[in-house]
Amino acid sequence: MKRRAHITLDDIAKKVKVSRVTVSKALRGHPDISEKTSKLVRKVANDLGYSPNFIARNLSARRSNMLGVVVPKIAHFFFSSLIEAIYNAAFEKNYETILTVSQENAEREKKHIQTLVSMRVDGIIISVSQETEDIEIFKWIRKMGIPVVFVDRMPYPTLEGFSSVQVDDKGGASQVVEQAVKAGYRKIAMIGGNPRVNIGKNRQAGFEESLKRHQLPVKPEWMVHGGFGKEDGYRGFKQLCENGDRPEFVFAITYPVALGIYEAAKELGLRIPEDIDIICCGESDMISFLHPSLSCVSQNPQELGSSAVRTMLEIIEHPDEIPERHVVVPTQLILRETGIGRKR
Amino acid sequence: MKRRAHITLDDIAKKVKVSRVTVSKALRGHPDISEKTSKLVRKVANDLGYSPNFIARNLSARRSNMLGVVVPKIAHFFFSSLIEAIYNAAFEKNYETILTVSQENAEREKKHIQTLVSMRVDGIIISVSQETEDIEIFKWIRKMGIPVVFVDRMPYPTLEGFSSVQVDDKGGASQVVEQAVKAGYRKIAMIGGNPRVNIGKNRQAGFEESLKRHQLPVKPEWMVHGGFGKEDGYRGFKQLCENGDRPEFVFAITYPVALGIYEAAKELGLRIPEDIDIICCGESDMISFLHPSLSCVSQNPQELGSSAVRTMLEIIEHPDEIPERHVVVPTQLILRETGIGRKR
DNA sequence: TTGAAAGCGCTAACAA
DNA sequence: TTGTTAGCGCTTTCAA
Repeated sequence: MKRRAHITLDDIAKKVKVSRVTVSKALRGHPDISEKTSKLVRKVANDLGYSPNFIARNLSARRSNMLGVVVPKIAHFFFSSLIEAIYNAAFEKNYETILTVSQENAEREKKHIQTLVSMRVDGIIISVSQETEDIEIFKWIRKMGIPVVFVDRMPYPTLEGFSSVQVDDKGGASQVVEQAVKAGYRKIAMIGGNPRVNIGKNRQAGFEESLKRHQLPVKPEWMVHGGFGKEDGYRGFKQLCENGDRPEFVFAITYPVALGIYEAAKELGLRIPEDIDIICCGESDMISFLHPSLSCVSQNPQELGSSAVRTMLEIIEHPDEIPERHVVVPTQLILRETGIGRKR
Repeated sequence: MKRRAHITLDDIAKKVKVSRVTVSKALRGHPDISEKTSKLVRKVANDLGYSPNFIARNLSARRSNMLGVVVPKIAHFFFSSLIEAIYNAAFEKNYETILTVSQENAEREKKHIQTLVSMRVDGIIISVSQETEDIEIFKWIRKMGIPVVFVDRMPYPTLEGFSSVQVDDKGGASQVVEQAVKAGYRKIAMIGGNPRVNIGKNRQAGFEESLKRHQLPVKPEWMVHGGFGKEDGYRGFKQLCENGDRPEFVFAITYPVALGIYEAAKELGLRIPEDIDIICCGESDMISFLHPSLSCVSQNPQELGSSAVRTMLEIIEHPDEIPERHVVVPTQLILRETGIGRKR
């Protein structure tokens, strides 16, 4: 005879000589049950090494207390900080976080979303991949009755009726240009990501608006598109330097892009900040150890993460009151050794 | 009347005019069902927007296809790489990964483990927190019939009967000392973490053995203990310098510890590598951007992660054949601008 | 090749 | 305060 691997409510019930329901209630602290019975039940449960079966509980209760999360990458300071913040905020509210990673791949992202829906998570927090174009999947999630909150990256064009928590990218980009102008530069370029993704689009918009405000040229050669990775920065900067007219200052759309620029500049024998100055979007634990230490616009991933969870829980708890919610988290310019102007 | 939120097998069955069982089998590609029925069922399921309920499936099948993971931190290159590798390996084998983060807190770690057991994951891969001392919880997991694989960090003294996938820390530390000796140093120190955790213990052992082999002094003042973080490196290095006799070379037990040393050295006006040379354990995407770029012993987190998953799946699939398994992944010395000796 | 019956472990509604 | 009844949605026998 095979012994059952796990202790169940029935095992406890038999021992205490009450019904399964009484045990269930006692263990969950339901006010129905008398102090005396409760105590006894808890004691026996403990002695038996009982571990509640969440699978069964979830099936019966039709809620999982799980939040699904989809991010494009993990090994990247911004995302790992964001994830950590989400985990902490969810943990505090007694939610389990189910993390999935799309690896910037739309196909995989879709598959992960389907899995999360199949797991019947109570909500999905998602930061879309660079590739994501198909919008149908998000509408499908909603049709399945699961709330969605986009964090940081969301598909463009904007989806009507979906909540979001975003960085004030436009404001951040403006801050960079303002600083560059203040530092005395007039030839200002941007190595930017994909303008189809919202962060690309917004940072570019803030960049261009600010330049215009200062009546500075918005040269198309100084507006390099690409991805958000180190290679993209490397390639973008080399491309920028191939044209004869090299800018004095470059705004890197992300921190990895800035790393790529550092690398390319080193190879080309250009000194930072003397030959080419730079500020980027995105903080990192390492950024102050660069040589020269890199100034940046911080995106506040902690605040983004906790805000995303807060928003999600409000939607879950008030399903018909709050149909849509948008939060914008402000950025902060952090000056180090770059972007502060040359000594002339 | 409240409409049911999700389509179920019954809904499909009704539409196709077969039984629920037939639908279940058809959808899972069971050979019982005829091609014709299968096709029809799949079509209807698709039209209806059916999403299988994993909760119900898991409850019934008594396996979850989920792997639980417990790590101490996320926002740290080693762990984020390790996690990414685990996710990728598990995804390939059709397993979902449930990640939890202990934040180096034993209490929280224990709670996460209980949650994972309650979720009835098929196995738990764990890298223990710095604080972890209580061994009972791991025995309990096993008693619950869930296999455990320790990755990188495991509790010390070693647990009998538990599988592990570890870095060859001792060999790595030896590599560092060998290199330091080769570079001409004889006054060699170590800023090391907690020797109660296996990585601390093993790296220290490799360090000391190597020194002895070269008949170099193992001075207790040159053997600073502490944690594994940046602050610990900072504090440790300052402490090291307070004594009159400053070493020529310091082995940093982790990459963050090295960062702390860089910071402290900068404050103290000491140049690296001229005044104090350094090599650390642990790679990072950023390490080559330090000034000077930091040599290190890489721990190969990708290989560690995929190896942990491989080991776990072998145990899951052969529950009685393989009681225990130990994998050691070799390290690799990567030389950059430090640890290569001074020009004299 | 198909389906009826039984059950996974738990909870909600309603009675007692 | 406690227990009975009836599922949650699925899978696994085993019989038709």
